[in-house]
Amino acid sequence: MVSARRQQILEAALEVFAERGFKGTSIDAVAERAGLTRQGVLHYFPSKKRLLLDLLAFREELAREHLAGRRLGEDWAGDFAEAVAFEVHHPSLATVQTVVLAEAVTGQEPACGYVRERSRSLQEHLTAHLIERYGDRLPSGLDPRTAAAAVLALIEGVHQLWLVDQDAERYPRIVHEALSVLLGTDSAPEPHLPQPQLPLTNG
Amino acid sequence: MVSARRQQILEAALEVFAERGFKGTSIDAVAERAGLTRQGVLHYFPSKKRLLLDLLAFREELAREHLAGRRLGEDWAGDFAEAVAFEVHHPSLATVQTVVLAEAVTGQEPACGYVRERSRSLQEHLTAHLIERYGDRLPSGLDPRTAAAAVLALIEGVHQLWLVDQDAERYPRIVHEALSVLLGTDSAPEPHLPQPQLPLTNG
DNA sequence: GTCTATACGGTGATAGAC
DNA sequence: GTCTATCACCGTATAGAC
Repeated sequence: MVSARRQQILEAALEVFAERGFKGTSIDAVAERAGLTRQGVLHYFPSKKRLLLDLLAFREELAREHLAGRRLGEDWAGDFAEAVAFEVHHPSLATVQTVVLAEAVTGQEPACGYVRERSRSLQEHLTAHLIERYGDRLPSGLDPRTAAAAVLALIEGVHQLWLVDQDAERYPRIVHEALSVLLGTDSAPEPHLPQPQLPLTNG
Repeated sequence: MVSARRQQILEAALEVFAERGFKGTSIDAVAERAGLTRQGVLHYFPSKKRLLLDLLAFREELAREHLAGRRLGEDWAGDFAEAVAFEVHHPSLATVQTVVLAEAVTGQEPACGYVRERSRSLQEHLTAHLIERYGDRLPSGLDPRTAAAAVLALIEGVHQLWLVDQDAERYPRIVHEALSVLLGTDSAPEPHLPQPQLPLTNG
């Protein structure tokens, strides 16, 4: 499905889009980084717009692959923390997402449709999963729809905080702890246990 | 401090930057919307970069003015919900923030320094205030530094969610409820009042 | 001081010709 | 593929009107 050439171009595009945004990127720049000509890129991706959309799909696929071994939904806080940890080690993925989002809020194609649909879809699915798991009220007291929005907002915001933070490595843990509280799955918030079961590398 | 002319230019710049980003905006476009020439704009703001930085300061000042009547820190969740409610009714403010942030994560000036410093400063101040108020452990069980990062991430993420959401009006309430849980100041997850005390004009 | 009008040098992206 | 024409923009003048 994804030829080596295609993937090579997608990886080059990922870097260039992350560095210079969509508007700021020329197909020539992607071609140069991938080691071929503009015509070569256009052979695989008929337009810059299509290249970006395929790149976003590629990005989601990478993230999904990384979570493939987990049993999603048993430990939401852990799932999202793991996803964030993955992105922390692949800054281009988060950067391109942020860049596309910014172009979406200005109403520009092609990002606009993608971001709106993705946001709506994620909220809807997460809400449904939370209802299935907890009913109409989470252990934290939040209703599932509110919690889903808050969780996604936290994840999106974390993307941007760690991108400009010296110490990006602490964000997976932040996500894990904050989501545990938000959902109410916090097993031990009490001062009696100094050693939580999380892989805290230190404080 | 801010002449009428300056403010007029800033408001025009706010709209144009929000619509087209920093790179995509020409001084001519700002000048045209403000009703003068490029030279007129450059008379007040010696460069495009400076125009953006002053615009960001202007944006913060607007937000601060809007919260001037509150006794900040007594009710953090309410404070932030109010701030979000304000921005929901001024989409250009949130949009320009998002756009600038995206340009910052690609390492581009002038946004980069501003965003990094603002993020660091906000986290530091909020952490200090939380420690002063709650000590080294919030009622939710989170430590103040983690909570501060989570709160700011939630706020940043909410900016972007509501910008692409049909129903932006629900986000102030989401922020209020989610922050109450995150901080542990959740007094009563009451199902009885769908009408918070915020000045939501409604939709 | 607050602008307008005009113009110049420099840049970076784009498009066409060779 | 390189070279060149073109374009849009930034920033910096200058001169002058109110």
